[in-house]
Amino acid sequence: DKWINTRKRIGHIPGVKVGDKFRYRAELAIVGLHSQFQSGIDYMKNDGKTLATSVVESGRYDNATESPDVMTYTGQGGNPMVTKGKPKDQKPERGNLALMNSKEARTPVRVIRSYKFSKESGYVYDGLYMVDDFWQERGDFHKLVYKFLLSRMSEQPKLTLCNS
Amino acid sequence: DKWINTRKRIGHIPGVKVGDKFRYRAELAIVGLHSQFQSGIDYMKNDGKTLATSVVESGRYDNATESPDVMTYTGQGGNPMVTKGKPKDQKPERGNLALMNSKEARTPVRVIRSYKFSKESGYVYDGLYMVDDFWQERGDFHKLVYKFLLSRMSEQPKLTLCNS
DNA sequence: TAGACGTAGA
DNA sequence: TCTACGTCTA
Repeated sequence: DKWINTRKRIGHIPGVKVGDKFRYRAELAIVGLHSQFQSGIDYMKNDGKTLATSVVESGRYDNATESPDVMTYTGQGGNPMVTKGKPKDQKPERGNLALMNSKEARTPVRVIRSYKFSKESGYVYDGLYMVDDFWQERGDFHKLVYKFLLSRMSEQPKLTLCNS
Repeated sequence: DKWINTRKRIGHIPGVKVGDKFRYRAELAIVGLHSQFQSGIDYMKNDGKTLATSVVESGRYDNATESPDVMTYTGQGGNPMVTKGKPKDQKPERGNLALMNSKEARTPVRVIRSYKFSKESGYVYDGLYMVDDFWQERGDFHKLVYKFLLSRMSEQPKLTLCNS
């Protein structure tokens, strides 16, 4: 029935290294990096609560990246550019709630970034990040959006352009 | 660059028989039956004009099927259930224009139908149809929509449920 | 059933 | 840049 038989998990995926590249979101799901086809935040249940497992940063939102190891990730919901309908305040549910729980539980979150270089585009596994903080802001549509401060865990290879 | 290297064409696709089944829209594109991922009407340029090559009937619109060999296909555009935005009148452009040209030129159009049987679902190649007529109606949103009358060409195998 | 940072072609 | 009868998970 379900074509993805990988169990969700926190942390690295066995066999997937930082810097591994993928062409399609579907491939991320197949290898178990991120099992949501469109949603940017994936999560799992753990002792009744949810915990975020991974986020995809595709550049469609204004996720500031102050330094290479810190990024501000925008929560989900209420954006009429993504879902049909009117702008709404984001709520502490689904992916947003899961990221909050990940901060509380101090569990790492996989970050996958979309990339584009010349005519090649796809997604790169950027490694594990911790949720250090979150807050609410007024977004482009004057509605409340969540912002999550993610910091890259140390001891991980840096991602840079290099010759294949 | 383009991952589909099949050239568009009018009529049957070599190697694809009436009744052949496919799971995903992407597969229709790969074999050359219908190279649009989401759009229901595919077309090609021919001597400056466009001609429809194929349509997909997925049941999301109210395409009446009076008899097994006749169907009324709804044009594209202006439907807020499909595209974000407000309801609009459909215009004689893109797929709609191509179907009009196909009537004028008397060229056949491939019809692919979505099907669902028990837990199995996908798309079936239903064969070639001619565009016999078209007109405008007021649709669900009180906007003008095009309707195309398609009739199945004779000498094609009937599609019925059977044991595999 | 609704929500979601998709994709490719015009 | 925009449209489009997708497709998945919750």
